[in-house]
Amino acid sequence: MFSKACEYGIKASIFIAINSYEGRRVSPKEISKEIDSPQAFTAKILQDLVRHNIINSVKGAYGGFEIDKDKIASTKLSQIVNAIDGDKVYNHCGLGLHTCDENHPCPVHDKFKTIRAELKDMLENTNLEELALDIKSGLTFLKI
Amino acid sequence: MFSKACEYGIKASIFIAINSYEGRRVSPKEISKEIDSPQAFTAKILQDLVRHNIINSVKGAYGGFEIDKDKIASTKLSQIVNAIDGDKVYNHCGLGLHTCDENHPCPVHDKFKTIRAELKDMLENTNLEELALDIKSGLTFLKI
DNA sequence: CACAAATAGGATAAAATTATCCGAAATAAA
DNA sequence: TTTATTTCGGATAATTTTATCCTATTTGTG
Ligand code: FES
Ligand code: FES
Repeated sequence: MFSKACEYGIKASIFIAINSYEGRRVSPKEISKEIDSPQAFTAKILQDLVRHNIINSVKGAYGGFEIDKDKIASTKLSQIVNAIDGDKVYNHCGLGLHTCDENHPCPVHDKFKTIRAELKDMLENTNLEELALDIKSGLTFLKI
Repeated sequence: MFSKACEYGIKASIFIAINSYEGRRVSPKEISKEIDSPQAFTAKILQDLVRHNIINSVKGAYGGFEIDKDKIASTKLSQIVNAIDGDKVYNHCGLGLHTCDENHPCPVHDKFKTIRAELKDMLENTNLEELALDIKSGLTFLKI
């Protein structure tokens, strides 16, 4: 469904959010340990998220990655997915036709678009805050 | 969502179904032309579908690929997807945890499983016959 | 039987994704 | 200002997916 890069990006963002609530910046090393991902690869993805203005980075001693506290609740899953995987999850034809077009539909278009729309809806209506809170309260997990 | 191989496999199966209704066998060359896919790669996928008993192949002169007419309506999309991409569409955790487990859920588990279940349901309740009929009546298309 | 027409299957190649490594640049503290 | 720490960014490598090519095998027909 999502690329590995996107999976790592989502999990990293959640972990950063949790720590930002406590005013703590985190490093790629901590993050990759906590979400069980390759460190250098994760660092690349973090750079990408910084460029897309989803997280902040602070260089130098006592630096690390963080998210503005008041931005956590308004950051949608869709923004992260879009930053890393682009818009293909939303727009790509299920059978790979060049464009998903209502006037030139592939055989699964009608059935597929419903599911794709629900996925889109889900991603656009899920924010980092709720995901972070569930982790904090031990309801959900970031690894294994 | 699906791999290229799976997309090709689905489109090829539909095209084979259409022709099987007319008692015509088709070659990888015809198929790849009709679904706009690389010929040799498509041939590999066809072999895979044969091994999974989804289509039949007949070697030698006047040979080609076909599907038993009375099997078309009972062949589900899920069988094709399962043959080529395996069961990951149904079982894989949205964030890549080793197993999708109700007792050890990832942050998006609850929201994700609903969508995944609908996808599964869609694939299990869509058969080759309906897809082939829509193509025949010009309602849907296999390429561009 | 010999030949032509097809699929089967192994060996490679190309491209995309995932992953690693290392030096440069920035920054805070001593 | 020097040093330690940390992100940034380019180069490279490994793996997986996608794609091609060539030969073997099967099978119907003359
Ligand atoms: S045309 Fe294929 S999903 Fe819309
Ligand atoms: S645990 Fe991630 S989707 Fe179920």
